[in-house]
Amino acid sequence: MSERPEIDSSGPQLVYVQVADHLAGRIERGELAPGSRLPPERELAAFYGVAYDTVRRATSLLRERGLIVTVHGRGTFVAER
Amino acid sequence: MSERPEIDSSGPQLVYVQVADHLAGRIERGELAPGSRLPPERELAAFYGVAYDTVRRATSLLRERGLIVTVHGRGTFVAER
DNA sequence: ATGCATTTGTCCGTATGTATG
DNA sequence: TCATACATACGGACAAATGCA
Repeated sequence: MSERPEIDSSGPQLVYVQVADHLAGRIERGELAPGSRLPPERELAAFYGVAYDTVRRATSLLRERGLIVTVHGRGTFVAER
Repeated sequence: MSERPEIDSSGPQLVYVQVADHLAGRIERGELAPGSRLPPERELAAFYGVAYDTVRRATSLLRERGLIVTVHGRGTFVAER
């Protein structure tokens, strides 16, 4: 899963933004290839040590940016292109 | 199936703990014999009037306690001994 | 070998209640 | 008062294992 990032819930950066940025970095560096599936949201929550709700906010951001595509019941995928 | 218990979703007791406790009671009283199969999880959900997710949490607890054993595709069974 | 029903497993979608700052 | 964050709870869709005809 790559390195466990430091998520600072006390700092100025919002937690869900930190999670979104970390995932975005992995996508942009190609660590997560286009078309590949991300770990389940609840797994991401456990990995980052944050709540499900927080991961939802993060993936919501990335969806808006067009970086990922989510399919109900299947998973979340790195967008093609 | 025994008596329909009161599940209080507004009280201080978590719903999945209430479900787990009720099932545990039935097992400990011998109403559910060792080796016997429990109703399907989704049936339990309907019986208790709770969500599948909640029954999953409850059975997860009972598995941790060693009270039940679950086999994918077959069912959930009262542990021997 | 194939298909089907049953049952558990996995996942996302949404809502609610509480706590914190 | 409000946004963030967390945990629980409910719902829906899809997938995998098992057993049997």
